[in-house]
Amino acid sequence: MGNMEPNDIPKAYDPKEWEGKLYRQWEESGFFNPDTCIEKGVTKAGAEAFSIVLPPPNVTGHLHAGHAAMLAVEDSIVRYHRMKGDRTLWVPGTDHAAIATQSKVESIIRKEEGKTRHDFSREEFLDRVGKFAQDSHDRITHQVRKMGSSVDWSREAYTLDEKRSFAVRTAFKRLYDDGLIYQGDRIVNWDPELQTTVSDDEIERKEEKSPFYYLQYGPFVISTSRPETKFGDKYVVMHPEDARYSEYAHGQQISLEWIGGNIAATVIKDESVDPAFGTGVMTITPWHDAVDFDIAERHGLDGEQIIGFDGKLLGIAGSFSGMPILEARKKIIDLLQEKGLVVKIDEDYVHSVATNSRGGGLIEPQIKKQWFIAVNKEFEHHGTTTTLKELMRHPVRPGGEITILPKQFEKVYFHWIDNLRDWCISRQIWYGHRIPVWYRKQSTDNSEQITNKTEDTEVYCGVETPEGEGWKQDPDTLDTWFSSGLWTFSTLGWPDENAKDLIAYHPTSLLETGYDILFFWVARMILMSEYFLNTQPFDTVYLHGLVRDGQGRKMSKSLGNTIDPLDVSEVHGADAMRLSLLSGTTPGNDIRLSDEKILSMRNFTNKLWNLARYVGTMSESVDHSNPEPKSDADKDLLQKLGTIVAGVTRHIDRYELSMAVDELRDFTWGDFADWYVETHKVEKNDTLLRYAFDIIIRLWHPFMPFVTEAIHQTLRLDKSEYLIIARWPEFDTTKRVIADENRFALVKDLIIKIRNIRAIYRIDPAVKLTVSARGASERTIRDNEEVFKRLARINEVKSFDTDIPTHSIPVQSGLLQAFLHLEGIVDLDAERKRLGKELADSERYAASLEAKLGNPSFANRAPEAIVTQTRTLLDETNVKADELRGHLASIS
RNA sequence: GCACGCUUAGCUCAGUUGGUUAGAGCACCUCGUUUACACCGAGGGGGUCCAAGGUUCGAGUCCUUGAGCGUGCACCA
Repeated sequence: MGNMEPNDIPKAYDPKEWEGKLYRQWEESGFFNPDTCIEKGVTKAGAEAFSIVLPPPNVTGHLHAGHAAMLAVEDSIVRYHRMKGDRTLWVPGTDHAAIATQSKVESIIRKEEGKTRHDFSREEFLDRVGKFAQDSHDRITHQVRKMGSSVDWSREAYTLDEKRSFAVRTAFKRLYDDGLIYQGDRIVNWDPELQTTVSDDEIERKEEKSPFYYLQYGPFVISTSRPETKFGDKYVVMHPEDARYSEYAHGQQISLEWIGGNIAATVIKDESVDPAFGTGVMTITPWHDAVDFDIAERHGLDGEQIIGFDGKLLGIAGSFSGMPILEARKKIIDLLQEKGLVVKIDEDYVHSVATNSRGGGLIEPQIKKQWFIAVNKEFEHHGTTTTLKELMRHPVRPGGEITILPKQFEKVYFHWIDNLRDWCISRQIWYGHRIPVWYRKQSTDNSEQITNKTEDTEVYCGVETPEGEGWKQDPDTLDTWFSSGLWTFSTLGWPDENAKDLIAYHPTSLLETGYDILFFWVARMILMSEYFLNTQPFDTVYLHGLVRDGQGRKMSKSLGNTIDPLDVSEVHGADAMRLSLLSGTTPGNDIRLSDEKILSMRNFTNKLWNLARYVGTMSESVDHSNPEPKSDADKDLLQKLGTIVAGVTRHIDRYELSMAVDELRDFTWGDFADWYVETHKVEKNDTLLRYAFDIIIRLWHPFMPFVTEAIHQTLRLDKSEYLIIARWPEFDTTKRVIADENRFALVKDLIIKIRNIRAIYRIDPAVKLTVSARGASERTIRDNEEVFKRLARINEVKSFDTDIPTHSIPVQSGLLQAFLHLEGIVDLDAERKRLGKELADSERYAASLEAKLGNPSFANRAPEAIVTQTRTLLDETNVKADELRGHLASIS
């Protein structure tokens, strides 16, 4: 009698019935919080710590499949460590994503109300953004819960909340006081649409075809795709070694006719000019081009602003002033053509233009006074002289404190650092951390442009608003990555260096994020942590790939191929969604997600559920803590169980989640469901059945928390209140049995071969067959007789001595041999053919092994174990071939 | 241009430090309602591991070159 009636448990697992309820129970239990785990004795106070900070999703909308992948990986690892008994903390949070969020709200306001942010006061506008962010936050945290993430909500953080703001101001002030933050007029990426600077990393280059003009510039021909920037060009640059221009000397003045009339141009020789490009001569526009800016700096040249911050030409353009650049471009060419200065126009020129990847427009390089972090400046740091670049490089070096998975991203990381320029951290948007710098004019002049400070401007940088009259705060806000960079420790109580969490959980154990933000975020966290805490922010960086559709395309709204993790979870369950994102994926490689894959994982969820139904209804509720192996099948299962526990544990420890999941799935579906459950139907070892399933459920829990917890609440195989705090299986090696001579494997193989023969000869499943066996083979079969009969559909096992039964065909599995009685059923010709093919295969294989062994250099150089193995293999193959020959002879 | 990665069954991918006759899921073919599951079970077909060289007793795995694809960075006067 089972302990449950079949009707107690529904046939199909229904995630909707369970998921919401289970998550609520987990959350209310408090076990996501390591303090509760310690209090209730689930975790020892002195246990090893394992901590992750959740890469905070942007409050720009909702979670997509990439977030779901991140949550699946992190939650699996976190649940594993919690079950293992580690003090496990996973800190959740969201990111204000300054530019992205503000531009989103601006576009909504533009669309719905036809207004711009300048129709509001700063406070009114921030209020609107704040409301939007709050809505997004609520939606996102809801989604994080839906995915089953076991984050500690009591420690939730927001990059723009009061604690994080305090950390940001403290960090800014320290860098400022140490001279590593400076304000300077440098060339920056200006987005005229969003009216703000953006960092180099936020630029996305797009290929574009546009006319390329060759213009007569005195004795030279120069080329440009941007004639509208050429008004002020008065320096003409060429390579110093270029023989074509050796008659011109560096510094030489040349009088020539240009857009606005006659000008005096100065010749500059600089090695950055590529003689092979165009005519090898160019003019420079230092105000609107980063390379030109560098040349101008090298030679002490001046530059003039041609294009205003609104994207229109300035006074220097004379009659063109006030025109948007694209309109001006055409008219300037008309004028140059009238003057006869256009040499030729290449209409098919392809070059790349810079755009703001955060939803803005075409980037216009501009010289602007901005705040920068000096990455190449030397400073004293804990007794050594170093630079911020060096601090970023150091922990990632070979043998360093940080391991990046996959390893090849370390090279990409170093390459990025090598090319890094000073980091522009100020933005002209409103949503974000206001720069903690205040200005006060000594004189009475209260100019508009207070940031353009003169000698009599007093500057104050501090964590709090300064005392006294007349202070005005810098209107700019900080790059969102500045606050994100502090994330591993600002969430743990920093700048209080004695904060309990900071001491207990920093450096964090793992940072799991997409490879696309290695530079934006990972590098900056390393910088900040090394600088402020003199330690790495995390030990391991696990970079997951981009989630793509079944054909490998990026998911996008316009393609209509997005898969919403919430929709999938709603229909097929969060477990199926999670498993789809874990299986078949490796760090650094993109993840393909398709409906077929999700369905197959949904099927597996149901398989697990039905195993639970079987265990629940077909076995006695017994104390299964000490299972006794009674049969060959039992021993086989125990052995495999030991292997799978060790394997899954090892794979998770190495962050090989896909391997853990795939191997566990093969074991569960194949070894346990297809074989052990079938043998249990005749052997009925309830203790072992329940023991094994208990372990299987715990092994699955990190990956499929909902269905396993549902099964736990249904069957209660483990004594824990919730599976989340059940002990991670550690296979007791004393229970580990080495199955005798692999007997069950042979029986299994024999069964498969009999089934194969049945299929080949189309034997009706209703017809049961008879087999004969003798000697050791008979003993093995008799020991497994009931299982054998059931699974191979045999009605009788007969013994014989010398004479092989007539009308029978041999079935062979290693040394295990049986004769299948097939009187009147089998076409002997076909059987001869089948056996002949099998014999040919064996002979071919034996020959190749013999050749190998006959090769003296193999015998001499290969390790002994390999040679022995090969010899054994040859012997076995020869025995098999002999048997086959005998069988063939017997039916000839 | 520089760097990195990928190329294994029709499709999507595993394949750990080189070592049994290369695996899985999906798809495909045949059979099937046996007391967990048709979101199932049983059986099967299908691969010169991109190409050419090389190292080695032994290469899907290591080296060189090439091809195709992808990504990052730089340049684009």
